[in-house]
Amino acid sequence: MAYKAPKGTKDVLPEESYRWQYLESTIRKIVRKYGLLEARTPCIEHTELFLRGVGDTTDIVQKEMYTFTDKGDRSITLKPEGTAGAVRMFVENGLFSEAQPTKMYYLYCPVFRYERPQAGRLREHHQFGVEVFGSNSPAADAEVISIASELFRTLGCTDLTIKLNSIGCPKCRGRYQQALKEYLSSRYDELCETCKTRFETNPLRILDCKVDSCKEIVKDAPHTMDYVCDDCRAHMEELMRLLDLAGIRYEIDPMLVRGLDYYTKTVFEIVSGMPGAQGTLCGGGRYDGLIKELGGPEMPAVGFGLGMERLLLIMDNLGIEIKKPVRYEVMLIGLGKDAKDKCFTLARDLRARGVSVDLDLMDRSVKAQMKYADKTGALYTLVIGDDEMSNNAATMKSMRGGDSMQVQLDADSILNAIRRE
RNA sequence: GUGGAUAUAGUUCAGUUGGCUAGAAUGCCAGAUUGUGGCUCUGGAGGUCGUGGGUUCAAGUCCCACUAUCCACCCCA
Repeated sequence: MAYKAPKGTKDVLPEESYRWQYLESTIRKIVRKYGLLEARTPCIEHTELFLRGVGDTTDIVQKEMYTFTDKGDRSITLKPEGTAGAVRMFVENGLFSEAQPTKMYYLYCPVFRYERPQAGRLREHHQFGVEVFGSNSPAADAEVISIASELFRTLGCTDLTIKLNSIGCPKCRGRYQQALKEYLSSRYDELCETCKTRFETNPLRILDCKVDSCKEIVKDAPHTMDYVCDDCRAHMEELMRLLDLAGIRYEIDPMLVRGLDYYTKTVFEIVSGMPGAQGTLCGGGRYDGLIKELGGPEMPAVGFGLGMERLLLIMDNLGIEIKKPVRYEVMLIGLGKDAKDKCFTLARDLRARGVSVDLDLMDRSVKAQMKYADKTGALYTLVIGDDEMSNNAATMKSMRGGDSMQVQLDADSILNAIRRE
């Protein structure tokens, strides 16, 4: 055991990669229906992008980023979330002058945060994310939430809750913060230390403090929804109406705020109540100021990020089975040099026809090869020896209890036998 | 950053108040009449007991330190 994967990272082993592939193909089928196109951005970005984009008072930026100086003396950071890079790409490539809205997704996007690992939390994890740029309409919010909702429904994930809130826009948030601070100021001394800091830097975050005493204080705090401006309220109400129309169930959570600074108006989370896993599977919302903040035009946006490892974990806990694909349709077993050569060319011809074929690479006995075929899940085995060579025919045996079949020793005959089943 | 638990074959784990060449199950390899998987039986390979100190006639077992992993908090996906 010379080397270990770095703390908080995880290998996807060959035997389990099909689970990821299932997830990825399911996602691709869904986003295609919404017309989203895939975007891929670098793992590294200039540190400044995240300071501006994510917000320099956030925990992510303050203590969780993998930041280093490269050989050219640039400060570089491994991306701690997907949105900032997507917005940078959008602005840098002038996509804002294309037909709007711009709808895109990313899949298996690596995200790095320096945290203490635990169940459902890694230092490198992967996200599926959706971004819709350019639309102010609550319909965009509804579409984005629909995508996440459809994914969970398709995968069979039950017992998930969509939590929804509005945290207002820059115009009305100040008014709410004022009200919140007034409410909190009388009990300021009872707040935990971090919340005392938050009181100055980001009072909204006090709402989702997990310390019991703070929870108690915050219980009767004013709700954002009671202070947002008419525009924000109308946006929220329309979004709720559209979700109702789409038959998507959600809960309004007045305490829901998010850890990234860029959110405006709509915020949402999709959470699981399952123990032994981190609750939040998916988090997102609207970030109308971010494109401008990062040097683009004034343009609204809405999106979400979804943790793929957590999703797989939840599916595991729910006992959702993902079918393992067939690895080999047929294993060819040859006895003697001529027969082995025949297997070799047959394999070539069968593969040319799209069949997955296995051959012995270990110089093992027929019996051992049969065992191996069984273990690797081959559908059929075909043993070729002297008799078969002279008859130009062999018996193809089903490894799954089906009938054995006589075939000619040519690719088409074998192919027909396999596909007929 | 804080707290708790654990560390013995590839894997999951036993290992008694310290006492002989460290075990099981599973997996892997090979055999059980010469060319046929699954079940059964037999045999084999595989461990410097996380690392480094200490106590002792004797340490997998007791003590200390370090490291790693897991879990929880914080935070987040």
